[in-house]
Amino acid sequence: MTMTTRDKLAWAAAKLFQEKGFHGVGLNEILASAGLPKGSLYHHFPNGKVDLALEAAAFTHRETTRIIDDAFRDARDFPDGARTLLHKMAKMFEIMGSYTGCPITSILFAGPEYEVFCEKSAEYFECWITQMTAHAERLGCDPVQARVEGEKAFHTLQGGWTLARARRDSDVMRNLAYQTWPETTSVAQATA
Amino acid sequence: MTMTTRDKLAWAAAKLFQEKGFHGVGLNEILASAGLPKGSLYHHFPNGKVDLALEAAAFTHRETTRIIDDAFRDARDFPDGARTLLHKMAKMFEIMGSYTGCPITSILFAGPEYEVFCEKSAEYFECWITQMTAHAERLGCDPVQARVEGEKAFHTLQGGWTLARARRDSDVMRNLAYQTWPETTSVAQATA
DNA sequence: ACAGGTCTAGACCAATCGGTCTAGCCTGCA
DNA sequence: TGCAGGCTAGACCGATTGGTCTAGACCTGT
Repeated sequence: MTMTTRDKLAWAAAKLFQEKGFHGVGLNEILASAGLPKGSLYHHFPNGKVDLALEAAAFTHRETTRIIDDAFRDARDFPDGARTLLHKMAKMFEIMGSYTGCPITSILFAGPEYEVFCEKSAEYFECWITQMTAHAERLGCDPVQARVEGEKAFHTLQGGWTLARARRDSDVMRNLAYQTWPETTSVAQATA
Repeated sequence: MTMTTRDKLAWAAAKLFQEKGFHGVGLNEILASAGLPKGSLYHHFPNGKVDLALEAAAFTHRETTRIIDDAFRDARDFPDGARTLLHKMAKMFEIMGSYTGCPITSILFAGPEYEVFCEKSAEYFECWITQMTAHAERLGCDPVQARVEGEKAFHTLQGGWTLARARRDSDVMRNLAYQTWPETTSVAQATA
């Protein structure tokens, strides 16, 4: 565990922002959680809280893209990969704590004054959808249907995470996986 | 327009909380928006900001249940009602302004310190799902499938709203309606 | 041994936060 | 006409906010 000071700050910020949102966490709380003084923060993130939030969001975005690829890499078909993805997310939800929100929305939905946040969130979401669309195509969907499947997976993930958070129960996401993409013996269910 | 002072406060608070979240809005900003002094707030809401947020959430919850019933009342079948609902939500999203988040999550996801918020959000979500499930049953779904349809509608709504907010484009929700519940000439697509 | 840059440490600042409190307006009743 | 209570109005409070600034620890190349 040889995390750099910069990563320690981004990690602590990500964890706290996901629980309470951008405005809900003070710099002092982040600093205390990371065990670092204020001077370090403004050395690594000259623009302060905004820079820190952007780095925290980028951090969790990279992790999410990794999880998506992991879930679909060895999938039989798109529904199989989507089910795996929701299970992985349920696990992540448990590890992070049941008050945790979607990394991106929790950090980057801070209001109209923060336009750069809004742009970034749209960029990250598009990135996830594109990524899942590519997996759908690779796994046999025709291009038009693949995009629809990619978007459906995104919405299911967002909606499931939100409900899981309110109920504080990761099983919401697991059940949702089988409801949305029922297991069948057929191989062609992705485009059915 | 003979809104009571209490309703003026709840309405102004709801609008601002939806944009910036519970922690993102100060009391002074709400008061300025409502055109009222601080004394009025603490007269009508003795517990201050928390009471105000709960009332704002209850306010938008009541409105949402009304919209749901409106959408399904004259529907041919569940998919028809769900499509109508997403169109109504898209309209509402435009009226409120494209930075607006889901009323409940924006107001009530304020972190672990506010347990009462978390409980309320779970209650409201469950209420919506139950309500949509009832409509699904009424419109011909068998009970088990009806619950699945109700949950699916909820997740689609949440996910769609989130993406619409990031993109600042209400059409996301409209397109999603037809992707998730394609129009067919068949009457039995609800359980297909 | 010393110089120079990188980074840590935390005191300090004005502004804003949620919340309290008192003064007085305004209305209904006697 | 006077009084009582619901409500408005806003000054004021300590605590906390994001952000700035200086002092010095530490490391590296010469």
